[in-house]
Amino acid sequence: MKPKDDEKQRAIAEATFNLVAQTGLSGLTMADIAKTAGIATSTLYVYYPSKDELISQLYQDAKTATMQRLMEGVQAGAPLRSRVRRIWCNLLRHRLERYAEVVFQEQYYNSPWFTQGNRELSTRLAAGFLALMEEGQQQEIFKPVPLPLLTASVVGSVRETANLIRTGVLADDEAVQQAAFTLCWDAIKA
Amino acid sequence: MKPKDDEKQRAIAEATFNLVAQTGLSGLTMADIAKTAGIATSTLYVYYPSKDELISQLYQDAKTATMQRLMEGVQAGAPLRSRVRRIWCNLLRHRLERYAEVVFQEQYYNSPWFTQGNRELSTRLAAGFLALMEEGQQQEIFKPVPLPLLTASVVGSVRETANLIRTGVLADDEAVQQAAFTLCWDAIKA
DNA sequence: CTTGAAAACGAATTAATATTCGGCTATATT
DNA sequence: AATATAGCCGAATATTAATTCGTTTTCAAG
Repeated sequence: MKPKDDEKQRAIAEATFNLVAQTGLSGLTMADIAKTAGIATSTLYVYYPSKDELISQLYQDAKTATMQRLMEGVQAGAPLRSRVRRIWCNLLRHRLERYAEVVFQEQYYNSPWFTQGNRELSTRLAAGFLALMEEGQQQEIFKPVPLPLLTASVVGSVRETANLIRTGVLADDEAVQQAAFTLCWDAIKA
Repeated sequence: MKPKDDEKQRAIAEATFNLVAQTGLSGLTMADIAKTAGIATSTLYVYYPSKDELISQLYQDAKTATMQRLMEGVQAGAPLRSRVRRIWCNLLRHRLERYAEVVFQEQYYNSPWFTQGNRELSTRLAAGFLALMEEGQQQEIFKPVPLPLLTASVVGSVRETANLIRTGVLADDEAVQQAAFTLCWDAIKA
Protein backbone atom coordinates (compact mmCIF):
# COMPACT_ATOMS: atom_id res chain seq x y z
CA MET A 1 0.00 0.00 0.00
CA LYS A 2 1.02 3.56 -0.61
CA PRO A 3 2.25 5.52 2.42
CA LYS A 4 1.24 9.09 3.25
CA ASP A 5 3.55 11.77 2.04
CA ASP A 6 5.35 13.73 4.78
CA GLU A 7 6.06 16.50 2.35
CA LYS A 8 2.35 16.98 1.68
CA GLN A 9 1.69 17.02 5.39
CA ARG A 10 4.18 19.85 5.78
CA ALA A 11 2.78 21.70 2.80
CA ILE A 12 -0.72 21.55 4.27
CA ALA A 13 0.47 22.99 7.58
CA GLU A 14 2.47 25.73 5.95
CA ALA A 15 -0.36 26.65 3.61
CA THR A 16 -2.83 26.82 6.47
CA PHE A 17 -0.61 29.03 8.62
CA ASN A 18 0.10 31.43 5.81
CA LEU A 19 -3.49 31.66 4.68
CA VAL A 20 -4.73 32.34 8.19
CA ALA A 21 -2.08 35.03 8.66
CA GLN A 22 -3.23 36.65 5.43
CA THR A 23 -6.97 36.39 5.52
CA GLY A 24 -7.87 35.19 8.99
CA LEU A 25 -9.24 31.94 10.31
CA SER A 26 -12.67 33.08 9.18
CA GLY A 27 -11.61 33.23 5.55
CA LEU A 28 -9.93 29.84 5.56
CA THR A 29 -11.36 27.41 3.02
CA MET A 30 -10.40 23.85 2.25
CA ALA A 31 -10.13 24.74 -1.42
CA ASP A 32 -7.60 27.49 -0.65
CA ILE A 33 -5.52 25.25 1.58
CA ALA A 34 -5.39 22.57 -1.09
CA LYS A 35 -4.52 24.99 -3.86
CA THR A 36 -1.75 26.64 -1.84
CA ALA A 37 -0.38 23.27 -0.76
CA GLY A 38 -0.46 22.08 -4.38
CA ILE A 39 -2.84 19.17 -3.95
CA ALA A 40 -6.49 18.38 -4.69
CA THR A 41 -9.13 19.45 -2.20
CA SER A 42 -10.32 15.92 -1.63
CA THR A 43 -6.79 14.81 -0.79
CA LEU A 44 -7.00 16.91 2.35
CA TYR A 45 -9.51 14.37 3.61
CA VAL A 46 -6.90 11.64 3.31
CA TYR A 47 -4.85 13.45 5.94
CA TYR A 48 -7.60 14.89 8.14
CA PRO A 49 -11.19 13.71 8.57
CA SER A 50 -12.63 17.23 8.57
CA LYS A 51 -11.73 20.89 8.54
CA ASP A 52 -12.22 21.07 12.30
CA GLU A 53 -9.84 18.18 12.90
CA LEU A 54 -7.29 19.66 10.57
CA ILE A 55 -7.27 22.94 12.45
CA SER A 56 -7.26 21.30 15.86
CA GLN A 57 -4.38 19.00 14.95
CA LEU A 58 -2.30 21.81 13.50
CA TYR A 59 -2.92 23.82 16.64
CA GLN A 60 -1.59 21.03 18.80
CA ASP A 61 1.53 20.74 16.66
CA ALA A 62 2.14 24.49 16.68
CA LYS A 63 1.50 24.88 20.40
CA THR A 64 3.86 22.03 21.21
CA ALA A 65 6.58 23.58 19.07
CA THR A 66 6.07 26.96 20.73
CA MET A 67 6.31 25.64 24.26
CA GLN A 68 9.33 23.57 23.39
CA ARG A 69 11.10 26.63 22.10
CA LEU A 70 10.05 28.62 25.16
CA MET A 71 12.32 26.57 27.40
CA GLU A 72 15.21 26.21 24.97
CA GLY A 73 18.57 26.84 26.58
CA VAL A 74 17.13 27.69 29.98
CA GLN A 75 19.76 26.41 32.40
CA ALA A 76 18.51 25.05 35.68
CA GLY A 77 21.38 26.49 37.69
CA ALA A 78 21.39 30.00 36.20
CA PRO A 79 20.10 33.07 38.07
CA LEU A 80 16.38 33.54 37.80
CA ARG A 81 16.61 36.84 35.99
CA SER A 82 18.66 35.38 33.17
CA ARG A 83 16.37 32.39 32.91
CA VAL A 84 13.35 34.64 32.59
CA ARG A 85 15.21 36.79 30.14
CA ARG A 86 16.06 33.73 28.08
CA ILE A 87 12.44 32.68 28.02
CA TRP A 88 11.36 36.19 27.12
CA CYS A 89 13.78 36.26 24.19
CA ASN A 90 12.87 32.76 23.05
CA LEU A 91 9.24 33.75 22.87
CA LEU A 92 10.02 37.00 21.09
CA ARG A 93 12.18 35.31 18.46
CA HIS A 94 9.57 32.66 17.94
CA ARG A 95 6.82 35.21 17.48
CA LEU A 96 8.87 37.16 14.98
CA GLU A 97 10.23 34.24 13.01
CA ARG A 98 7.09 32.16 12.85
CA TYR A 99 4.54 34.88 12.78
CA ALA A 100 2.00 33.03 10.66
CA GLU A 101 2.03 30.09 13.01
CA VAL A 102 1.53 32.35 16.02
CA VAL A 103 -1.35 34.21 14.40
CA PHE A 104 -2.95 30.88 13.66
CA GLN A 105 -2.62 29.80 17.28
CA GLU A 106 -4.09 33.00 18.66
CA GLN A 107 -6.98 33.11 16.24
CA TYR A 108 -7.85 29.52 16.96
CA TYR A 109 -7.47 30.04 20.69
CA ASN A 110 -10.06 32.81 20.54
CA SER A 111 -12.39 31.01 18.17
CA PRO A 112 -15.62 29.18 18.94
CA TRP A 113 -14.00 25.96 17.69
CA PHE A 114 -11.36 25.90 20.41
CA THR A 115 -12.01 22.76 22.43
CA GLN A 116 -11.68 21.93 26.09
CA GLY A 117 -9.12 19.28 25.21
CA ASN A 118 -6.91 21.83 23.54
CA ARG A 119 -7.24 24.11 26.53
CA GLU A 120 -5.98 21.31 28.73
CA LEU A 121 -3.08 20.66 26.37
CA SER A 122 -2.08 24.31 26.65
CA THR A 123 -2.11 24.15 30.43
CA ARG A 124 -0.07 20.97 30.47
CA LEU A 125 2.58 22.37 28.16
CA ALA A 126 2.92 25.52 30.24
CA ALA A 127 3.69 23.64 33.45
CA GLY A 128 7.46 24.13 33.30
CA PHE A 129 7.17 27.86 32.82
CA LEU A 130 4.66 28.12 35.64
CA ALA A 131 6.93 26.25 38.02
CA LEU A 132 9.75 28.64 37.22
CA MET A 133 7.63 31.67 38.00
CA GLU A 134 6.43 30.12 41.21
CA GLU A 135 9.98 29.47 42.29
CA GLY A 136 10.85 33.10 41.75
CA GLN A 137 7.98 34.15 43.88
CA GLN A 138 8.93 31.83 46.73
CA GLN A 139 12.43 33.27 46.67
CA GLU A 140 10.78 36.68 47.00
CA ILE A 141 12.36 37.86 43.79
CA PHE A 142 8.91 38.57 42.37
CA LYS A 143 6.09 40.58 43.89
CA PRO A 144 3.75 38.73 46.24
CA VAL A 145 0.78 38.96 43.89
CA PRO A 146 -1.37 36.20 42.40
CA LEU A 147 0.84 34.09 40.16
CA PRO A 148 -1.31 34.49 37.02
CA LEU A 149 -0.65 38.21 37.18
CA LEU A 150 3.07 37.56 36.88
CA THR A 151 2.86 35.07 34.03
CA ALA A 152 0.37 37.21 32.15
CA SER A 153 2.74 40.16 32.47
CA VAL A 154 5.60 38.27 30.88
CA VAL A 155 3.58 36.77 28.06
CA GLY A 156 1.77 40.06 27.47
CA SER A 157 5.03 41.96 27.36
CA VAL A 158 6.40 39.68 24.67
CA ARG A 159 3.22 39.95 22.65
CA GLU A 160 3.13 43.74 22.74
CA THR A 161 6.81 44.03 21.93
CA ALA A 162 6.63 41.58 19.05
CA ASN A 163 3.68 43.45 17.57
CA LEU A 164 5.51 46.76 17.72
CA ILE A 165 8.57 45.28 16.06
CA ARG A 166 6.61 43.41 13.43
CA THR A 167 4.66 46.48 12.38
CA GLY A 168 7.88 48.44 12.06
CA VAL A 169 7.14 50.82 14.94
CA LEU A 170 10.24 49.60 16.76
CA ALA A 171 13.50 48.28 15.37
CA ASP A 172 14.49 44.68 15.90
CA ASP A 173 17.74 45.38 17.75
CA GLU A 174 19.44 44.78 21.06
CA ALA A 175 18.56 48.20 22.50
CA VAL A 176 14.83 47.78 21.99
CA GLN A 177 14.95 44.29 23.41
CA GLN A 178 16.87 45.53 26.42
CA ALA A 179 14.38 48.32 27.05
CA ALA A 180 11.30 46.16 26.58
CA PHE A 181 12.58 43.43 28.84
CA THR A 182 13.43 45.95 31.53
CA LEU A 183 9.83 47.18 31.57
CA CYS A 184 8.72 43.58 31.97
CA TRP A 185 11.20 42.82 34.73
CA ASP A 186 10.42 45.99 36.67
CA ALA A 187 6.75 45.05 36.57
CA ILE A 188 7.20 41.65 38.17
CA LYS A 189 10.24 42.12 40.43
CA ALA A 190 9.61 42.64 44.13
CA MET B 1 -42.59 58.76 5.37
CA LYS B 2 -41.82 56.39 8.17
CA PRO B 3 -38.68 57.13 10.19
CA LYS B 4 -36.07 54.53 11.15
CA ASP B 5 -36.53 52.97 14.54
CA ASP B 6 -33.81 53.81 17.08
CA GLU B 7 -34.81 50.82 19.13
CA LYS B 8 -34.15 48.50 16.21
CA GLN B 9 -30.79 50.14 15.65
CA ARG B 10 -29.86 49.39 19.25
CA ALA B 11 -31.17 45.85 19.03
CA ILE B 12 -29.04 45.20 15.96
CA ALA B 13 -25.91 46.45 17.67
CA GLU B 14 -26.57 44.50 20.83
CA ALA B 15 -27.37 41.33 18.90
CA THR B 16 -24.20 41.63 16.87
CA PHE B 17 -21.96 42.18 19.89
CA ASN B 18 -23.45 39.27 21.78
CA LEU B 19 -23.32 36.89 18.86
CA VAL B 20 -19.69 37.71 18.12
CA ALA B 21 -18.79 37.23 21.78
CA GLN B 22 -20.48 33.84 21.69
CA THR B 23 -19.51 32.40 18.35
CA GLY B 24 -16.86 34.69 16.94
CA LEU B 25 -16.86 37.12 14.06
CA SER B 26 -16.39 34.16 11.74
CA GLY B 27 -19.70 32.62 12.76
CA LEU B 28 -21.68 35.81 12.40
CA THR B 29 -24.56 35.57 9.94
CA MET B 30 -27.10 38.15 8.91
CA ALA B 31 -29.87 35.67 9.66
CA ASP B 32 -28.65 35.23 13.24
CA ILE B 33 -28.34 38.96 13.81
CA ALA B 34 -31.87 39.54 12.57
CA LYS B 35 -33.33 36.72 14.58
CA THR B 36 -31.62 37.82 17.79
CA ALA B 37 -32.62 41.43 17.19
CA GLY B 38 -36.19 40.34 16.53
CA ILE B 39 -36.51 41.63 12.98
CA ALA B 40 -36.52 40.20 9.46
CA THR B 41 -33.20 39.54 7.77
CA SER B 42 -34.01 41.86 4.91
CA THR B 43 -34.74 44.68 7.33
CA LEU B 44 -31.05 44.72 8.20
CA TYR B 45 -30.49 46.08 4.74
CA VAL B 46 -32.68 49.07 5.53
CA TYR B 47 -30.19 50.08 8.20
CA TYR B 48 -26.94 48.98 6.59
CA PRO B 49 -26.16 48.45 2.89
CA SER B 50 -24.16 45.27 3.50
CA LYS B 51 -22.76 43.02 6.18
CA ASP B 52 -19.36 44.65 5.81
CA GLU B 53 -20.79 48.12 6.32
CA LEU B 54 -22.79 46.96 9.30
CA ILE B 55 -19.70 45.61 10.99
CA SER B 56 -17.56 48.59 10.10
CA GLN B 57 -20.16 51.05 11.38
CA LEU B 58 -20.67 49.20 14.63
CA TYR B 59 -16.92 49.15 15.11
CA GLN B 60 -16.72 52.90 14.76
CA ASP B 61 -19.50 53.37 17.30
CA ALA B 62 -17.94 50.96 19.77
CA LYS B 63 -14.45 52.37 19.39
CA THR B 64 -15.69 55.90 19.89
CA ALA B 65 -17.55 54.89 23.05
CA THR B 66 -14.46 53.12 24.38
CA MET B 67 -12.13 56.04 23.85
CA GLN B 68 -14.63 58.43 25.34
CA ARG B 69 -14.85 56.34 28.47
CA LEU B 70 -11.05 56.07 28.59
CA MET B 71 -10.71 59.75 29.41
CA GLU B 72 -13.72 60.04 31.69
CA GLY B 73 -12.98 61.95 34.88
CA VAL B 74 -9.33 62.51 34.06
CA GLN B 75 -8.59 65.90 35.59
CA ALA B 76 -6.07 68.02 33.78
CA GLY B 77 -4.52 69.34 36.98
CA ALA B 78 -4.20 66.04 38.83
CA PRO B 79 -0.85 64.26 39.36
CA LEU B 80 0.15 62.09 36.46
CA ARG B 81 0.04 58.87 38.41
CA SER B 82 -3.56 59.34 39.41
CA ARG B 83 -4.51 60.32 35.88
CA VAL B 84 -2.92 57.16 34.50
CA ARG B 85 -4.55 55.15 37.24
CA ARG B 86 -7.89 56.65 36.37
CA ILE B 87 -7.44 55.74 32.73
CA TRP B 88 -6.32 52.26 33.67
CA CYS B 89 -9.44 51.74 35.80
CA ASN B 90 -11.73 53.25 33.19
CA LEU B 91 -10.44 50.80 30.61
CA LEU B 92 -10.70 47.89 33.01
CA ARG B 93 -14.29 48.68 33.98
CA HIS B 94 -15.21 49.13 30.35
CA ARG B 95 -13.69 45.81 29.37
CA LEU B 96 -15.49 44.00 32.15
CA GLU B 97 -18.87 45.67 31.79
CA ARG B 98 -19.07 45.67 28.02
CA TYR B 99 -17.18 42.52 27.29
CA ALA B 100 -19.13 41.55 24.18
CA GLU B 101 -18.48 44.94 22.66
CA VAL B 102 -14.77 44.69 23.38
CA VAL B 103 -14.51 41.19 21.92
CA PHE B 104 -16.22 42.47 18.82
CA GLN B 105 -13.72 45.32 18.50
CA GLU B 106 -10.70 43.09 18.92
CA GLN B 107 -11.92 40.43 16.54
CA TYR B 108 -12.71 43.00 13.90
CA TYR B 109 -9.41 44.78 14.46
CA ASN B 110 -7.57 41.54 13.72
CA SER B 111 -9.77 40.52 10.81
CA PRO B 112 -9.10 40.79 7.10
CA TRP B 113 -12.04 43.19 6.80
CA PHE B 114 -10.50 45.87 8.97
CA THR B 115 -10.02 48.90 6.76
CA GLN B 116 -7.41 51.58 6.56
CA GLY B 117 -10.06 54.17 7.38
CA ASN B 118 -10.90 52.44 10.61
CA ARG B 119 -7.23 52.24 11.49
CA GLU B 120 -6.99 55.99 11.06
CA LEU B 121 -10.06 56.52 13.22
CA SER B 122 -8.44 54.49 15.98
CA THR B 123 -5.30 56.58 15.83
CA ARG B 124 -7.26 59.82 15.90
CA LEU B 125 -9.30 58.79 18.92
CA ALA B 126 -6.19 57.76 20.84
CA ALA B 127 -4.54 61.17 20.48
CA GLY B 128 -5.47 62.43 23.96
CA PHE B 129 -4.11 59.37 25.66
CA LEU B 130 -0.92 59.53 23.66
CA ALA B 131 -0.36 63.17 24.59
CA LEU B 132 -0.73 62.31 28.25
CA MET B 133 1.87 59.57 28.04
CA GLU B 134 4.23 61.84 26.17
CA GLU B 135 3.86 64.50 28.84
CA GLY B 136 4.82 61.99 31.51
CA GLN B 137 7.90 61.07 29.60
CA GLN B 138 8.98 64.69 29.17
CA GLN B 139 8.62 65.20 32.90
CA GLU B 140 10.90 62.18 33.30
CA ILE B 141 8.28 60.33 35.29
CA PHE B 142 8.34 57.51 32.74
CA LYS B 143 11.33 55.61 31.41
CA PRO B 144 13.13 57.15 28.43
CA VAL B 145 12.07 54.38 26.05
CA PRO B 146 10.14 54.60 22.77
CA LEU B 147 6.67 55.93 23.55
CA PRO B 148 4.81 52.99 21.95
CA LEU B 149 6.45 50.69 24.47
CA LEU B 150 4.86 52.70 27.29
CA THR B 151 1.38 52.87 25.82
CA ALA B 152 1.45 49.21 24.85
CA SER B 153 2.39 48.34 28.42
CA VAL B 154 -0.60 50.15 29.85
CA VAL B 155 -3.11 48.81 27.37
CA GLY B 156 -1.62 45.33 27.57
CA SER B 157 -1.76 45.36 31.35
CA VAL B 158 -5.45 46.20 31.32
CA ARG B 159 -6.17 43.50 28.77
CA GLU B 160 -4.35 40.78 30.70
CA THR B 161 -5.93 41.83 33.98
CA ALA B 162 -9.44 41.96 32.55
CA ASN B 163 -9.03 38.50 31.03
CA LEU B 164 -7.92 37.03 34.33
CA ILE B 165 -10.83 38.61 36.17
CA ARG B 166 -13.35 37.67 33.54
CA THR B 167 -12.33 34.03 33.50
CA GLY B 168 -12.60 33.90 37.26
CA VAL B 169 -8.89 33.38 37.88
CA LEU B 170 -8.75 36.62 39.85
CA ALA B 171 -11.42 38.30 41.95
CA ASP B 172 -12.87 41.63 40.88
CA ASP B 173 -11.88 43.57 43.99
CA GLU B 174 -9.81 46.52 45.10
CA ALA B 175 -6.80 44.43 46.14
CA VAL B 176 -6.39 42.78 42.77
CA GLN B 177 -6.80 46.09 41.03
CA GLN B 178 -4.21 47.67 43.27
CA ALA B 179 -1.73 44.86 42.63
CA ALA B 180 -2.27 44.78 38.89
CA PHE B 181 -1.93 48.52 38.51
CA THR B 182 1.25 48.51 40.57
CA LEU B 183 2.82 46.03 38.13
CA CYS B 184 1.85 48.32 35.31
CA TRP B 185 3.16 51.44 36.98
CA ASP B 186 6.46 49.86 38.00
CA ALA B 187 6.96 48.82 34.38
CA ILE B 188 6.65 52.30 32.96
CA LYS B 189 7.94 54.54 35.77
CA ALA B 190 11.50 55.83 35.49
C1' DC C 1 6.56 -8.63 -12.26
C1' DT C 2 2.06 -8.81 -10.36
C1' DT C 3 -1.23 -7.23 -7.29
C1' DG C 4 -3.96 -5.17 -3.83
C1' DA C 5 -4.63 -1.53 -0.77
C1' DA C 6 -4.41 3.08 0.01
C1' DA C 7 -3.34 7.73 -1.90
C1' DA C 8 -4.73 11.10 -5.07
C1' DC C 9 -7.78 13.37 -8.06
C1' DG C 10 -11.82 16.01 -10.44
C1' DA C 11 -16.43 16.15 -10.49
C1' DA C 12 -20.74 15.95 -8.12
C1' DT C 13 -23.59 16.93 -4.06
C1' DT C 14 -25.39 19.30 -0.31
C1' DA C 15 -25.81 22.77 2.95
C1' DA C 16 -25.23 27.54 4.24
C1' DT C 17 -25.68 32.25 3.66
C1' DA C 18 -25.47 37.10 1.70
C1' DT C 19 -28.37 39.68 -0.98
C1' DT C 20 -32.50 40.94 -3.83
C1' DC C 21 -37.40 41.33 -4.90
C1' DG C 22 -42.34 42.29 -4.71
C1' DG C 23 -45.87 43.39 -1.87
C1' DC C 24 -47.76 45.26 2.28
C1' DT C 25 -47.77 48.61 6.28
C1' DA C 26 -46.97 52.53 9.04
C1' DT C 27 -46.44 57.39 9.48
C1' DA C 28 -45.04 62.31 8.49
C1' DT C 29 -46.67 65.80 5.75
C1' DT C 30 -50.17 68.31 3.43
C1' DA D 1 -58.38 62.34 5.79
C1' DA D 2 -55.51 61.37 1.81
C1' DT D 3 -51.14 60.17 0.07
C1' DA D 4 -46.68 59.26 -0.94
C1' DT D 5 -42.50 57.86 0.86
C1' DA D 6 -39.83 54.74 3.10
C1' DG D 7 -39.82 50.95 6.57
C1' DC D 8 -40.64 46.21 6.98
C1' DC D 9 -41.35 41.52 5.84
C1' DG D 10 -41.23 36.48 3.78
C1' DA D 11 -39.87 34.24 0.04
C1' DA D 12 -36.77 33.66 -3.79
C1' DT D 13 -31.95 33.72 -5.79
C1' DA D 14 -27.28 33.05 -6.43
C1' DT D 15 -22.99 32.07 -4.64
C1' DT D 16 -19.78 29.87 -1.83
C1' DA D 17 -17.68 26.06 0.50
C1' DA D 18 -17.47 21.55 3.07
C1' DT D 19 -17.85 16.96 2.11
C1' DT D 20 -18.57 12.69 -0.70
C1' DC D 21 -18.09 9.64 -4.76
C1' DG D 22 -16.17 6.93 -8.51
C1' DT D 23 -12.11 6.40 -10.88
C1' DT D 24 -7.23 6.42 -11.65
C1' DT D 25 -2.51 6.26 -10.02
C1' DT D 26 1.15 4.94 -7.00
C1' DC D 27 3.84 1.99 -4.27
C1' DA D 28 5.16 -1.91 -0.94
C1' DA D 29 4.75 -6.70 -0.35
C1' DG D 30 4.75 -11.24 -2.16
